[in-house]
Amino acid sequence: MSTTELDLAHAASAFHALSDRTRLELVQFLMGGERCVCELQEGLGAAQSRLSFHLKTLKDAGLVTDRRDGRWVYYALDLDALGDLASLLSEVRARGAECCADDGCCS
Amino acid sequence: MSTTELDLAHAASAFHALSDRTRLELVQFLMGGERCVCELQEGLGAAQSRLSFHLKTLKDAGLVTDRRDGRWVYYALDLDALGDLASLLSEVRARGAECCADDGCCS
DNA sequence: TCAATATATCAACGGATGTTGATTAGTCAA
DNA sequence: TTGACTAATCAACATCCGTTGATATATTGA
Repeated sequence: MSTTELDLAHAASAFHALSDRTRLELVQFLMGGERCVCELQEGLGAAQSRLSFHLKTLKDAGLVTDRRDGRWVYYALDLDALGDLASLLSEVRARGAECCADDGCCS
Repeated sequence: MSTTELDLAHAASAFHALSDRTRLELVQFLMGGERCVCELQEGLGAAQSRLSFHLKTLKDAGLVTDRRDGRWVYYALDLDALGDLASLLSEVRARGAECCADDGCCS
């Protein structure tokens, strides 16, 4: 599998993780820092198994990390992964813009 | 519907549009500038109705624009939309980082 | 007007995804 | 060790999504 293959598959899975409003709400909550599942559950008013499902999706995509402390599990944003994703989009935009500038490939 | 509701729904639909490898390949092609469907079709080796479906998804999400010229329809990246999405991710990352810094909400 | 070309739309299908309620696993306190 | 608590997993279900092949629409050139 080429690097591009990997990149595309990886990016697609990250974007998929962000393509659901419940998961975006989770990300919003986690912007305020690490939270245990019970706090997220209360904040979102969502059933426990539902939260668990969405947190697993975010975790599998590498966008959040988890850490057990006693009987609680704390989730937090993976800032590097979010940064990488932001960079990817910035680069797509930049390359698209470059192409359409004077002397670019579109002119 | 609140502004946040709109924003989340809008962002979710944009991320959904980017969550499929065929559509990411389309975005890659369009980084090189405006392309007609037939060029994309050849480039990706995908059936026509399949391309049309994915281009519609990207367009509905506001990530690409289309323009008819004669019997061809040209698609191009919407650079503003891509920039907005990149900014959104950057801000999520920045706010998450801010929170975990010295004197942040996590400390 | 007719035929050819480019693209969009549709119907049908299979597979993926999200929700719910129930069960299981892990951890702690009494 | 037992009971309470937190979280993950599972099964069942409905819905959504992507693919394919067929059909419809739009534009052009003959």
